[in-house]
Amino acid sequence: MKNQQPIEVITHDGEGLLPGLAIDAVIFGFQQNQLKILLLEHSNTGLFALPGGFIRNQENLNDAARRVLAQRTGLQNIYLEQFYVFGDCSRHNAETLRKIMIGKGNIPTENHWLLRRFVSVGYYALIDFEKVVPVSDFLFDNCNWYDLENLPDLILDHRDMVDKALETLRANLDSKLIGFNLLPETFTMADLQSLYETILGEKLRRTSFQRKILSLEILERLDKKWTGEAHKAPYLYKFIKDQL
Amino acid sequence: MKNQQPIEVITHDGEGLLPGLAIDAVIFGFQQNQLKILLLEHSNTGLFALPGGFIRNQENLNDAARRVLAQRTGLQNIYLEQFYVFGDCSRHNAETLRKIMIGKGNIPTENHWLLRRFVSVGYYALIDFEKVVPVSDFLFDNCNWYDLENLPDLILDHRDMVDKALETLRANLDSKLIGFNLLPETFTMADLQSLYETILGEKLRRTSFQRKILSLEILERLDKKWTGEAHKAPYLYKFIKDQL
DNA sequence: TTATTATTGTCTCATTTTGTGACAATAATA
DNA sequence: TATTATTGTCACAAAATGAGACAATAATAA
Repeated sequence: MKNQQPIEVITHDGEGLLPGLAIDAVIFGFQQNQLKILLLEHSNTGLFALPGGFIRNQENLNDAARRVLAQRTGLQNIYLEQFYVFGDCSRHNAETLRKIMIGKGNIPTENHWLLRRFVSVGYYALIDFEKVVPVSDFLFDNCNWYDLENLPDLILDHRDMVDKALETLRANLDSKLIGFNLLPETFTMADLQSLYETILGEKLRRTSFQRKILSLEILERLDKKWTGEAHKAPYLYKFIKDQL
Repeated sequence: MKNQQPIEVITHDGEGLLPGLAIDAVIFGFQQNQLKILLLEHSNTGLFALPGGFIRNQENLNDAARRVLAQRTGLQNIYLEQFYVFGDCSRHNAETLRKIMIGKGNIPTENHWLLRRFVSVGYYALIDFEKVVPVSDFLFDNCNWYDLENLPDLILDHRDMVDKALETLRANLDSKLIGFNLLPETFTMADLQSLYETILGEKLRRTSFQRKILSLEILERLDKKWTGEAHKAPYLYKFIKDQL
């Protein structure tokens, strides 16, 4: 865990923050051929939610998203992008927020600012799983990785957020070449293919995939990877960043 | 002009609206092989802006965008999509807003709600140019079409919004087959090709384009179009909507 | 009427890209 | 030293795309 920053405790009355506007982040990781996302389990409630936060009065929206991301992952300079704004009235559910606050030991007033309607800007982030130790906070909210294929029920419209984020990731995978953000510095062609297959939800042909990726000329071939397994050792590759 | 709705005059103090959150719309039309967008010229200021509005307390965000669109075009059931949220602090410029309000005959108080920072959700719309008569409002703001290639200076970050909307339109043109929304009910293959060329900013090969579009099997061929010109008459086509 | 001109719809063939399998080159194990 | 599993690359087939040819018009000019 690097650059950990203190997690704010919400005890104020919303002053210093933009009212009615929030950020929620779908943070993707990839491990053992599975997509994972970071979820927060709010203390004493059993309620699962996406990591989120609010925007400070003097803060750029995108910076606020980076701040939320850094709080939960300890990482800076992460691939992060808006994907949708969730603004239906039906996403407003004061009761859920009340439970969460009570779980943290706060008794909200009837008209507490957190219980009002929020519009939330959805961001998705792609990170190297190995670099992150999820950061839980003072109030013992648990922040952990969950298999995308096996998520618990999420509060409000957070499940819609996850689905829409994945849809956006799929649509952008080829055109923006963002998949590499989910892998370590070096990886084998098989790693990359497995990542693509998992995100796209379909099998790809090994030779075509290899030919296509290599033809993009965005990879640098490094040494071979000695796995100790009984077959030819694959090359390791590195993404050439300055191609973007 | 159909279904015209009254344009609201902003005389209230922001009550009934979500604070700090706005909508701006990049409304595209296509005429004479040129992309056009709808701009508002605020009365007595010479300031040009994208049509925009605010979200009511009990209104879905996307519905608010539809309402703004209907106000300016008189049209319902239009292709409309979010493309980005503009949330930098630097987009805040009280002086510009003050000028606009003064132009309408209002002297804003020092701390008027309209002079505060706003985060704005950008939407882009694609409409059939021929169906629209832009709606100017009570205060004589002029709403008119402008050539995308020849826009006047726009207030705040509205020029960035236009650029980003066009970028999104380009990226979605092939994958979402949305171009047809910019054409009338019936059109020739040359019309469609011209539209694609204008949006993408590059010439396309006639025969390849025709082959590709026809192979999608999303067009119904109708009668020929008798233009009175000295050459073979082209077929008219209609988009088969239920393909999407 | 007949040639001329411009544009359209379609076809053909060349070129490029992609699908599919073959195969030699390993790296460990039996 | 043979066996097994996987890798990197090649070869060929199939599909998609580029590029031009050409006949079929719809008006106009001769």
